[in-house]
Amino acid sequence: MENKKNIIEKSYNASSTEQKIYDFWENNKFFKFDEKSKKKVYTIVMPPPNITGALHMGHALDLTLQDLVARYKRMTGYEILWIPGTDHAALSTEAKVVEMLKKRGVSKTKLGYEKFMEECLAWKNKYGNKITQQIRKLGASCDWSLERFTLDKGCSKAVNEFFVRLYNKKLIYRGKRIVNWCPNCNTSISDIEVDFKESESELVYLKYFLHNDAKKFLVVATTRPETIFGDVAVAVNPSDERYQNFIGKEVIVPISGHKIKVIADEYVDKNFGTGVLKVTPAHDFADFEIGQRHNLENVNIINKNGTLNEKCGNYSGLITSKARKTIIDELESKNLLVKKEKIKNNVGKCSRCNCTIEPLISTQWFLKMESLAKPAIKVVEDKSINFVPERFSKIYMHWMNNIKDWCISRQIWWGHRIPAYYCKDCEHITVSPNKIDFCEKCKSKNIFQDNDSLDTWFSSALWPFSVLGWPEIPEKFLRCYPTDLVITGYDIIFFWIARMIFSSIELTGKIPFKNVVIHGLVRDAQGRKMSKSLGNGIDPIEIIEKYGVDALRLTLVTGLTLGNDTRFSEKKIEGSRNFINKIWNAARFLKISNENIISKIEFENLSIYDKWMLNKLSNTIQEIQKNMEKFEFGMTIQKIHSLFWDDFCDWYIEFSKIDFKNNLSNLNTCCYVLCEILKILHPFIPFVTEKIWSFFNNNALAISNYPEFNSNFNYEQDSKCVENIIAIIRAIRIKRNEMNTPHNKKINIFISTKFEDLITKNSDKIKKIADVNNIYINKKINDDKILTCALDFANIMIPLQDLTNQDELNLKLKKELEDLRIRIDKNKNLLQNKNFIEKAPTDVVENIKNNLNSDEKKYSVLLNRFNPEPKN
RNA sequence: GGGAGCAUAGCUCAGUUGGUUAGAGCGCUUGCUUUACACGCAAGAGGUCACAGGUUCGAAUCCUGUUGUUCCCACCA
Repeated sequence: MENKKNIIEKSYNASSTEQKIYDFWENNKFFKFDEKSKKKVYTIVMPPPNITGALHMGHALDLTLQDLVARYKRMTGYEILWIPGTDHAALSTEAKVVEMLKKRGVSKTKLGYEKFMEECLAWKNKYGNKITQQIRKLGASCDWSLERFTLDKGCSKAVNEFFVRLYNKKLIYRGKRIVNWCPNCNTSISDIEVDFKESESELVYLKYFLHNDAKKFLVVATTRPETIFGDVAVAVNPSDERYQNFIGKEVIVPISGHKIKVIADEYVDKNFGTGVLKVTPAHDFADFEIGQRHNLENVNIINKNGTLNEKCGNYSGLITSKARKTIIDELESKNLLVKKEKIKNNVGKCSRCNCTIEPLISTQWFLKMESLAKPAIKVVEDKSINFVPERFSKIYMHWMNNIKDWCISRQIWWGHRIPAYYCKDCEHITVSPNKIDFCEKCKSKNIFQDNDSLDTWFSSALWPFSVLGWPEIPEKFLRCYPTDLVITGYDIIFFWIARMIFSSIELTGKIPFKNVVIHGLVRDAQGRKMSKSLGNGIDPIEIIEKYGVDALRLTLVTGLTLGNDTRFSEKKIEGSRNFINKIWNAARFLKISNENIISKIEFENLSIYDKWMLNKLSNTIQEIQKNMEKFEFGMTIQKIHSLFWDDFCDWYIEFSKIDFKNNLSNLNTCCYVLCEILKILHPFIPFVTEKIWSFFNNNALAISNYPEFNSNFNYEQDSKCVENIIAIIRAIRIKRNEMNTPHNKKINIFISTKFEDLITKNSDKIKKIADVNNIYINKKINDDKILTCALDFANIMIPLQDLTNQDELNLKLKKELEDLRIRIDKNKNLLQNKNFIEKAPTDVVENIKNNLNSDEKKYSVLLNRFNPEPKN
């Protein structure tokens, strides 16, 4: 016995096993994409994680789901192309590197462009490696020989090509426009990188005196009085009767003293404040548009570091928030302030650093969206691209329909440098995919490249096809594009999914992927977002070290519904650990029962229990394959859980135990079923299933094929017999429990039934599992104190001398009878309803009839409880 | 202001096209160390499926409204 125990250790040690198994897979090229393979290809786009930090729970979920599909598809006969990679994360990485340099006492500008880029590259090598190791730890079955980076040569080539083509089509343009400026990051950012947060602001009412009429003034309400130096007009609604006389006249801006016109514009809301709006086109998006409509000048008064500039007199050099306070004081002292009131409004914050955004005029590169959006809308509308869950297509559509031009240039170094070259002699701009040293127009060599770089999402947008070699069109691209699947969180639909779609259509003429599977965020036990500031983040790597990655994966998928947020907690992972432990122990039990066990079915030797199990197995496989095809992972795991735990362990193994030792055929069938279960679990928990698999397959790793529905296992008749046996055992157990009969007290039972043969043949199982001493079938019972349990095919009677406690019994019986009565009446009514009989499907009606029948039988049996003569 | 989701057992959530007696995990109660597993086994308590209408033979499921709640988009100075 001691020796046998050593065959499989008493419990599974994940941490010592997982690394070895992954190495084995990788070394044996299990995940390698075979270009020559004749199989159908299934391509998954891996969202490249940022190199800025470590993988978090969101990545763990994301990669788990992808790997699940990859492994499932691989097992069902596809050639999988799943290319891993990392993202250079332009702004985030640059900020981290700047911070790191700062600690060393070095500044970015002092270091210079070349050296700084080297520092960034060193960062990438260090943290990028860490991340790819972590992706391996999660078990991702991607092809590492194809690993990419968004800033590598191929991606850069794609980016330049993209830029040049769209520039030539005039879809990329350079312009002086109002943009979101982050004074802290010192760069422009795009609209979706601004988060609006509600905050309490002060709305101040200022007097703008009429020029040439010192008695009259307009009152303007503003939350940003410090921008008055940039005022170029005052606007009222054209239909506002209060201000008709002012339109066209000039007013004097307080403190600044410059004169501006009163204009009329529909945009102005008569009901807000005083209905008079100061127009500052250089520092407000709405004002900018008013300015465009009225041909107003843009007066920039804020520096890029967030201070007021030289146009602001005494206030120049002050940071805007400070200037605001000071200027209110001055206005108050000069009696130019009418009143102040507190209001709640939304203030734009930089999504990366949370600093208040200063809208300001700046020369930037933009991508014109209108013509790109149209086909991108169409492909989702006509379902060429399929969102799962479907509702996210609405969100996508709404965004695409209201899209504005995308500001793509960033005033940072780490990223794809904009491939535009300015001629100092003729001012011509040459845009070229390759580095050039003379102006294409005047041939002057006096040129310089644009210092800015591109938004990090500009390269991510090309990821699905740039990793396939685009702009070249290699065989791989032709075969694998469009890809089949991308899985990601709903938080990056706009940043990434949307941009991949329009970029791909524009450049390749194809959609980038057929399916977009959207998952939610992983939250903590209380449902809060995991965040650094809250300190509630759970490191997936720590969890893996403690419980193993299989337990982590299983926890993330259990109960998952796509598109919804999930919660992660230590408690939940314990459930997964228990499940894995249970599988381990079931396998161990089979193996120590007989070392020669193999996965094999001897059809001629199958018992009804074997057939029942095989039937269940086959039905479940059929169901879960449908679930897997629809990406219903939570549902799949729930069904496998129930098959394994309830059917296989609690019933099938228990039935089998009785003659395990001398029935290898039965044991082998157990092994077969377990191995099939291992296969369907493998995509979810690849490591432990692989390990257990090896015990039954000559220590060889590699679960390779997915089981299929097997019509040979369609044993409905025999299954029904086993269901009946189970029903008898359950009934006995219930009564035993009701009477508080301890496990070691064996009882005698009497059964009256027409299935005498079945029960006789299987009495050993019933006796063993229900702790029964003797079973008397269709025998007269000479005791009037009897506990009766009525099934639709048998009445079970237990002499009360075997049990204890009588009073409770009557109460329970009464309740049981009442419940039965209610059901019987309900079903009787239903069957009398003509409409129901006519309109309901026949099988539903049949079921109701059967139920009514057996309920009525049960009812009469229970009523005659103390008159329990067998009535056959 | 516009849009979307959610509301089911004490907690976290499933419930796939409407169809028998609405499920799971955790927690709780009772009894068990019975030839894998106490990370286990057996049994049990606990739900007017948010509310009000409607469609239907039949509604947790479909429709309308109400309330509560979460999120996304817009950004009224």
